[in-house]
Amino acid sequence: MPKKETFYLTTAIPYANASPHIGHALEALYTDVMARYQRMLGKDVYFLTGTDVHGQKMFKTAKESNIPVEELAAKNSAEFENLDDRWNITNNDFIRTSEKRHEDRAQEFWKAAEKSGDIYKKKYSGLYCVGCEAFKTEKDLVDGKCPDHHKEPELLEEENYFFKLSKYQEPLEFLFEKNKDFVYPESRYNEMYNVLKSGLDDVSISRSKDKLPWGIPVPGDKTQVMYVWFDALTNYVTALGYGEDEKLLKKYWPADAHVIGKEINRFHSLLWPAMLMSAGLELPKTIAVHGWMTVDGQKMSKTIGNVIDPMEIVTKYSLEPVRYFLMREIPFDNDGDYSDAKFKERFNADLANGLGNLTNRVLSMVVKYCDGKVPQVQEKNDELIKYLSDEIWPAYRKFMDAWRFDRALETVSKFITHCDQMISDKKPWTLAKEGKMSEVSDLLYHLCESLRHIAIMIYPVMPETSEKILIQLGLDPAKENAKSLDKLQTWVELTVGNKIGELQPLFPRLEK
RNA sequence: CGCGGGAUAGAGCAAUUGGCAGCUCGCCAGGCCCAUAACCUGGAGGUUCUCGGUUCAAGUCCGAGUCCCGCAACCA
Repeated sequence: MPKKETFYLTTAIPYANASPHIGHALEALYTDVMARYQRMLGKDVYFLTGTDVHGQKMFKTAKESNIPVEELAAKNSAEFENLDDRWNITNNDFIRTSEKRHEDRAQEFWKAAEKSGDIYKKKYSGLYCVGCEAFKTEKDLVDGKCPDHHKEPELLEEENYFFKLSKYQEPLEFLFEKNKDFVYPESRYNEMYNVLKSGLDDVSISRSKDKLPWGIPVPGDKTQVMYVWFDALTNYVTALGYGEDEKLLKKYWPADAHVIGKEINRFHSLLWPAMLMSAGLELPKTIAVHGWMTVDGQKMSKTIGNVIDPMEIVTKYSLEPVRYFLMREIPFDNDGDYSDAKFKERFNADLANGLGNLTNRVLSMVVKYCDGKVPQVQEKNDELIKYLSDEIWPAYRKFMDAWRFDRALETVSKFITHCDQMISDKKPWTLAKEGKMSEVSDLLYHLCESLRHIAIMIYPVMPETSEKILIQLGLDPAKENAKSLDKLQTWVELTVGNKIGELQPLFPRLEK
């Protein structure tokens, strides 16, 4: 038996400075949908997520709330883990950067880069704002003062370690020229390629420990800790055992996709590959950059007070419709908007009137006209089969492969409409009155089989709804899920005579 | 003149190499009675941001301008 193809994908590790908001859930969700889809394709998927807990802001927040920073890190990370559970995210591992396994291995990574001659010490002088506890550039200042603290920063000199990013200018250019898919979508690729072409400077990758005691110690230098990005990025390999027990690393690395938000594209598309080259590791295949969510057309912010709590929203509307809405409405390669009105509109149109109603409509007729059993088929409807196999499935898979889950779901809606049209067209209730029962059976068989296809297609986004539909069709979801997509998408998989499960509306309409 | 994306029906989006401007929601009118007042059919609604150019033909190509937005080392 050939070895299963692997697929390793990650989310960014969110900075656990505060509670998760819906943006974090969105990223986990995009990644989860891809993970589930890849599993359906029969691949051996490994899905990593976690939290980034080091750095100035965490340290400051802990100090302000008067709790040990380790405790804050653990507490906030637990919230992110709860979020993943609640949202039915199928990650295989959850890494926190303050775990020993990560700290040890991140230090190994540092040593590897050092061994390549890419780390050197340099005096750095800059304008330091005591209020921010950070260096500022001239551009950050307003009238020579820090805009947040209205104080003039002081000129401070500090000796830090630097990473020779500039050394990788050419290899990175080569990478971008050779691999146009390295950053997806294209607009983000172009953005980064332009930054790259304008020339890369070496970057500071450590901070003095006096200023920041909360971080991973630089190997061999007790006075310095690693800069958060150098620390955080390595999580993608430390979680696989880099530098210690590399069984998973050998199996799954390089990553097939790092799923990230647009704001951290530079780190992933430029710094990270350079770091990997330095450490002698292979490069990830794709950096998949998603957009942001706005709420009622506005950027989410605490000041405006429109931040959506991902735990609250799934309590209010239940999980699967929320997963559906986000995947249908927020295109991966762009920003998308959330509003209660839009949610209800989508819910009623696509889920209640579309999917839910069709399921109920078909199965009620099976109960009414066919004794509640999947009927015998006399004559196959080649037109429908052709439509499904030549148009719907190829479109669906093309969109899923390209992270365009919105378009994939649109394709499903199109097929649902097609089924509704078929019912209106053939009028099974009239056929039944005329006693043409074999025609009724043929039609209902095809509709049941169509429902099965729909259930398969929605699985990555709405796994529980998918199972409910399969159960109502009298199928065993566990058995179905064990099959590969190539098998599942072929026609005529239903067992004739299968007793259909108990009918229950999937998505009762929402009021206004 | 830092780099890049965009402006299309009330809203959100589509339009392979230029070739009758489409889809979803909403709205209006019919139909149907299997279904969750659901579903199906038809209709109204557009100076495709502005001005100029190329062409038999421009949403699409070229030039100028207006307005939004993204990126520019730590907001998913």
